[in-house]
Amino acid sequence: MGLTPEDVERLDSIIKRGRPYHRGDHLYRGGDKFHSLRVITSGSVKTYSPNEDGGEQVLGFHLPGELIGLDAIQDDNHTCSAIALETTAVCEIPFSQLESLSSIMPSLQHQMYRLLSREIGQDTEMLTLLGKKSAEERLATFLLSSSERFKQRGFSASDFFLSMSRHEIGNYLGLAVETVSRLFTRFQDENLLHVERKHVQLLDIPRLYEIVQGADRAKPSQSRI
Amino acid sequence: MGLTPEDVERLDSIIKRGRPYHRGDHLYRGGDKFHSLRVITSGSVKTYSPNEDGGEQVLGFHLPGELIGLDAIQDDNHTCSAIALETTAVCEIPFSQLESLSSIMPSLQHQMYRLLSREIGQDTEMLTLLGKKSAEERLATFLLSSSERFKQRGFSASDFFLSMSRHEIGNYLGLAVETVSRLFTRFQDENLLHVERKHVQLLDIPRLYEIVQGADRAKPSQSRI
DNA sequence: CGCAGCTTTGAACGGAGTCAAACTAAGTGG
DNA sequence: CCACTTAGTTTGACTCCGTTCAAAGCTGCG
Repeated sequence: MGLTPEDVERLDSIIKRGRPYHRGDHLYRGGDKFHSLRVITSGSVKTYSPNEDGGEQVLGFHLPGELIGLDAIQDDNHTCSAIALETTAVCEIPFSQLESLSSIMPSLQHQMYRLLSREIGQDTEMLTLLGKKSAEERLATFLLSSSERFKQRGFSASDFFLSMSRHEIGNYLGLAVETVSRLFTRFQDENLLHVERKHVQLLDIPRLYEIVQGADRAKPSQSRI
Repeated sequence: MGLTPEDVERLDSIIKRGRPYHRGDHLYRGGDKFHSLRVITSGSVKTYSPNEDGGEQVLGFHLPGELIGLDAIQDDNHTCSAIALETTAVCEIPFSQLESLSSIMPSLQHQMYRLLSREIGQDTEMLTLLGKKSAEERLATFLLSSSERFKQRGFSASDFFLSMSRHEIGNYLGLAVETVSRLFTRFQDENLLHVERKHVQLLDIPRLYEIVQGADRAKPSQSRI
């Protein structure tokens, strides 16, 4: 990430290996005092913000290598909750130490700014998804984004297991469970993918990308004249 | 913001007063090279991300005192565009200088982290709005959020001018123009507010807060038993 | 004055939600 | 090991909120 080996060593010295979590365990809850950022090392995590009336908004699903808790720096309290979707291991990075370190390591400070900025960029992409896209486009986007993230981690881009439920996918995408279920069925009927419970195999990734870009909306394809 | 007077002075020394912008002028466009964060000093600004097919997603409306451009730190390029909604003045803060300064001023670094984190928090609130709320709740949220922000700046919380069009409000809230227009009319009929073009007067703020919290959804009011 | 761009209003449509029920899987405890 | 419970998924039928289409009113500006 643009850090020298000795920089990495210093960073490594403040990282603590946390205990493993089991499915359903909370890493933290909204309102908890914030002290550490966490990096997922294995497993997967769902972040969500519980809203007054018992319901919740799923904010994201997080895979190994991803950093969570950035939203809590704001006022030293977690604003959302994080829960393990399966057996999950994490590393904790005490934020006050990270902060001290970053003020004597400009390269680390730079990385932190970039990381925070990237999170903002991802959120705004999600805003476009929820503000403008159809159910079909949302699920296709979700599947391809999952695919890319698995690929990035050395797993298959076209054959993977989703650790979250249909309900959680729906919540995340701003859709009802039933809609998600129906779309999986439809996509399968159209030979875009094969799905059996949590096991997904993408069969026509190019076509999925077309769907994401809103094909079938105006023109069948964007043939430039 | 937790900075000493001399800290502020040093910060002030790197800030540049930019030229004023007129309605419709771009402060920057998606893809532009990033060099400065900007603070609105007067007027108002719309940020939006132009998507492939000509359409756009409005990401936010920004009032005096607010900082924009945080999303561009990520890779030194602006990911979205910013356009003046009226005659607007801004200050520019060259980011590389800010970064240098923050690495010798821990208090400034801390503020930067908080600022970035706050932006993330605001985005996730918006995700909940777009993912779960009805049209009614969205507009009420928008109006109260505007109200609070005006109040914070010393203006009236119940009587203000919205510098953006109905179309832009709709786009921001994930609604069609017609829906926004109809809702303004309905809110007025219900004596929640008085509206005449861009001039809005909130007449029943408590009731608007009830709407935001999803009143009329399950129970008429959340009377705890 | 006249045009162009907003805004409002009406009517009809449709996508996704809701309701309801059947069908799994996966536990759980006797 | 199997009856029973519980949670998640799928499917169908129906409803409704918000969109879309269409048209008329406004407003402001050259």
